Amino acid sequence: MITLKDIGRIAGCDISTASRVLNGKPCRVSEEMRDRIHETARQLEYLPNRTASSLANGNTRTVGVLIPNVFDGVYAEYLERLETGFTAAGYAVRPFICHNRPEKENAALDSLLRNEVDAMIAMYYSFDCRDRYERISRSRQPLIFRCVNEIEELPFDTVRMDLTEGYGVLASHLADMGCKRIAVVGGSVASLLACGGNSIPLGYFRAACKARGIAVGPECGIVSGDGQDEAYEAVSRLCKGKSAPPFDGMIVQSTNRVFGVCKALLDAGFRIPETVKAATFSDLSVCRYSPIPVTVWAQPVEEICRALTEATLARLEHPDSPPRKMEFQSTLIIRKSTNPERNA
Amino acid sequence: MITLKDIGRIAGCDISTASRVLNGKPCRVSEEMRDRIHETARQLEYLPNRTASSLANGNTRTVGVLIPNVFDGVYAEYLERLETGFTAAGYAVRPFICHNRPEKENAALDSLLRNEVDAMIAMYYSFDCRDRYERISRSRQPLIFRCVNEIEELPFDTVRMDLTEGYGVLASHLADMGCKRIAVVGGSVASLLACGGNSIPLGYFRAACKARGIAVGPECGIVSGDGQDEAYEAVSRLCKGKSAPPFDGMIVQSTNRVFGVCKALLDAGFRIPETVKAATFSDLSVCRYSPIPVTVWAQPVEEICRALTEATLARLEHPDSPPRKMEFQSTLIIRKSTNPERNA
DNA sequence: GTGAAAGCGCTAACAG
DNA sequence: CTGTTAGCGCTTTCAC
Repeated sequence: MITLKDIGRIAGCDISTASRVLNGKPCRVSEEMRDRIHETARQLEYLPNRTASSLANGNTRTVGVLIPNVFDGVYAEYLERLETGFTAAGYAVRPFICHNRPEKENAALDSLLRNEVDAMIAMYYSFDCRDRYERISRSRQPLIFRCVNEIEELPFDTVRMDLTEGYGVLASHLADMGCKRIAVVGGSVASLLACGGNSIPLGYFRAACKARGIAVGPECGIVSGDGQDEAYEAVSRLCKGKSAPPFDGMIVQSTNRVFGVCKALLDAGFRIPETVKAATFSDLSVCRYSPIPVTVWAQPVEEICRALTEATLARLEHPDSPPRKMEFQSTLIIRKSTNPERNA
Repeated sequence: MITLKDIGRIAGCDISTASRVLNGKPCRVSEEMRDRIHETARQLEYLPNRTASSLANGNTRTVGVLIPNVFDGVYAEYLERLETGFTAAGYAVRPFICHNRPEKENAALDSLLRNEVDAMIAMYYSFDCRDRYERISRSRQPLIFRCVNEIEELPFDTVRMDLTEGYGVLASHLADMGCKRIAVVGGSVASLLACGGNSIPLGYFRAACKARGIAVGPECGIVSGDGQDEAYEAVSRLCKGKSAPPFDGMIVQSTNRVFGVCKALLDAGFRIPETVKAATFSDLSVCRYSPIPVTVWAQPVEEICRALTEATLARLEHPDSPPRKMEFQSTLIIRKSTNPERNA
């Protein structure tokens, strides 16, 4: 490995001079010296050791993105957009894929605490990691939240979106389209429903159903793992041997499950949208381009990313400004999977 | 930030003792000392600064993954599987999303050269970055290639897969299913075809077509950007005003385009698979669960990831062992998009 | 203009 | 058993 020492030795100057020149520091160095340094750096193919510079100057010009997975297309999209935005601002992005596992989330947060990244954007968070979040809030390091519920009292910048409201909007829409029995397919939300529990999204769901006179019971929660295969299995099991579908409206928690759900219904001999209707969250391109395009509660990914990027950069610039709270609205995009009249 | 100095001061010992204890170094330290150190570390919520340890001991326990994007589901899958494998082995994974941009690829490779990661797995590479690859080969740092063509003379561990052969296999399959005019929709491959050029995948494609008596001309290359929207546009443009499809077989370069292609055909009034058949690469779950399941040339992602992980760990352990060359076979999975008799 | 020197936080060889 | 010391490669004052 070529170090500053090498280039100093060869160019015939001190390493501090070499450092100054190569970092373009505003100081008066003779033309010849400067050229000589640049030249030998070029010849030796010198690459500064970032670990060492990070240690010396206490920053990394890297922002972390804490994300549950990239297998769900919407997170892939978030990640790529953030990448683009931060690259433009001279920051690298370092994804931390946490798979909903608290120990990984903790590890990611530790990276911030250890100054491995200058800031962290949390695209989700779990309650189990509260300690770390509080600690980060005490340490006053830049943490920016994308959140779906009110993030309680933590003094972070937050970009809030109305995902949970979507359960109400989609339920109302399905009811408007004539559905009488609506199920929720997914993980956490569905399993709370199945066991008679409550939560913010379920509150919206139940209120919407109640307003339209639709009964909601634990059987409306269809629990499945995150993936088309698991969703297919879960719904197939439910349809087995039935001549009519057990539900005529399905709210599916993620794009990662919606095609499994639809295929299970089709394979069971039911028709979408005539007999059963299905809707989901996040407007991924597959939802638009599937042979049966899917109705979605669409979060404005691009704007959210802009807000996240901007908030992060602002926080980095002004560590002591008061926390910003931003909100974003989703839109209902109606497609064929819930409306026979749509061609798309 | 709490440092070793703090814990040494409070526990009443030298920082080196604290370092030894906290790293579980095999050395004889008195029980009380050890306990005191652990205790104060716990109380102060000490987190070692990884930048500093990396600098001091010259490794990061991190492996980089150079990847074109995560928006294409197959790369998302690669990334998540590698994540899992390396986490189990005690290594962190750091994705470098390069968007097919040489400057980003160079930056990723520089991270290896600068020892920001202990090893790098290149999921693809571009010719423009040859310099860096040669330099890495000289520096003898661990770089593992996943490649689709013979990687020339560079002495790296390689995991080769037969993606290019897929163009031949899919063409033969489409011909067997009765196709007479086969198009290739995509980026590089399609545009070379469109301008009459040649390449390894095109070689396979042309040979297969020739063997079945199918004519191939520049019009068979349908160029589109990476995404369903672009693919939809490109194919729609081609179909506009036509009562019969211009092609009866489509080989689509990526899952990221195949739904756009299919929807364009459907919207133009053509039927899949009756009038036009379509096939692609990578067996993503959306291909299985789309209302019209898609025929694919399926790379064995799981095995490849296992091989990549293992090769990387082996290389890290034995930096001087001779380079390993591994090969993996894909399989043709025939589904409804090319075969009317399939239900899936 | 340029060099000497201290220091970022941690590790590891060497003493004692 | 534990402390002293010398780095890792770079940045940044402060002198000359």
